[in-house]
Amino acid sequence: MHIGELARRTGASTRSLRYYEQRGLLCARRDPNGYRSYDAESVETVARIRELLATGLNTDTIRALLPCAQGGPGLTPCAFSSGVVEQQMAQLDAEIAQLRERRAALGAYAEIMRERRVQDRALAAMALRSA
Amino acid sequence: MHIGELARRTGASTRSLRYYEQRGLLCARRDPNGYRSYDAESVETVARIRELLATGLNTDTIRALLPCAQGGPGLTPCAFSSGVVEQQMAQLDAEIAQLRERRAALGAYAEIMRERRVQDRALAAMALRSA
DNA sequence: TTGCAGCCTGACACCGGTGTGAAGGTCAAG
DNA sequence: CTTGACCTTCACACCGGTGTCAGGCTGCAA
Repeated sequence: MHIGELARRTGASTRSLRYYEQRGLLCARRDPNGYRSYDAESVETVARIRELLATGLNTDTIRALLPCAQGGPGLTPCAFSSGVVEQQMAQLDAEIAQLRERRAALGAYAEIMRERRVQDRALAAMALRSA
Repeated sequence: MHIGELARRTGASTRSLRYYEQRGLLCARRDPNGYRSYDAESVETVARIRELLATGLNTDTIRALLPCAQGGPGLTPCAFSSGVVEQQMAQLDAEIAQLRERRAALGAYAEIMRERRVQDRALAAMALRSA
């Protein structure tokens, strides 16, 4: 299977597939003409790479994780990889907390603006009455 | 006040202050020698810019928001700016939801790995016993 | 006059996955 | 042989606030 077909089967662009190879996530044999040649398992591997990318892991982390996560639905586990995953989960928790803080800070701004608007309306009404 | 002193007073780097100016968030008069010259209000303005940056707003949004948010502790509100803020809050909500999804997906991976590990241990124990 | 601190502009680097384009080789079908 | 699809590598662009460096001007003090 050449790169175009793998792209079609996985939904990844050829650009992405070459990038995965460059980052050491995916390997390909080469035909005598230099074309990349993939076996059927590669479809599975790419699917797994993209799952992990979608969770926010970067390619470095996935490279460490992939030897354990490969092998289709039966993940071969190792203590190291689960540590990586749990570390990433902790980081996601931290990011979520940070976003919540930002949201709260913005909420305070919105609240202040709402109050000001009410006060302004009241002031405007008073001005009208006194005029 | 020159840029160095403003930097000292606000905690922003001179690089950042020049960047804020370049993005239209902060304006400075120029001394005859070309040096930027700031008035006392700029300290307040920079503080406000950095508050908003810290909430995750980008400089484009802040530029739209700043004319309303300026003026010290009394924010001058306008319907437009509150719309911007609420839009940003909605986006933060969406990002939080997305991070939660990622976390859940990773959690599923971690769970699979934990189960496999238990099974592996059981298999190893059986192998030991039969040997 | 020398030295140093402070200012100026302009530009590259970062991160990280992907889009895009150039310039060129390969191969099968007409 | 030509056409067109498909492949190769190399490289720039994106986002966005900031660090940092280069090369040069200003201004104050010794």
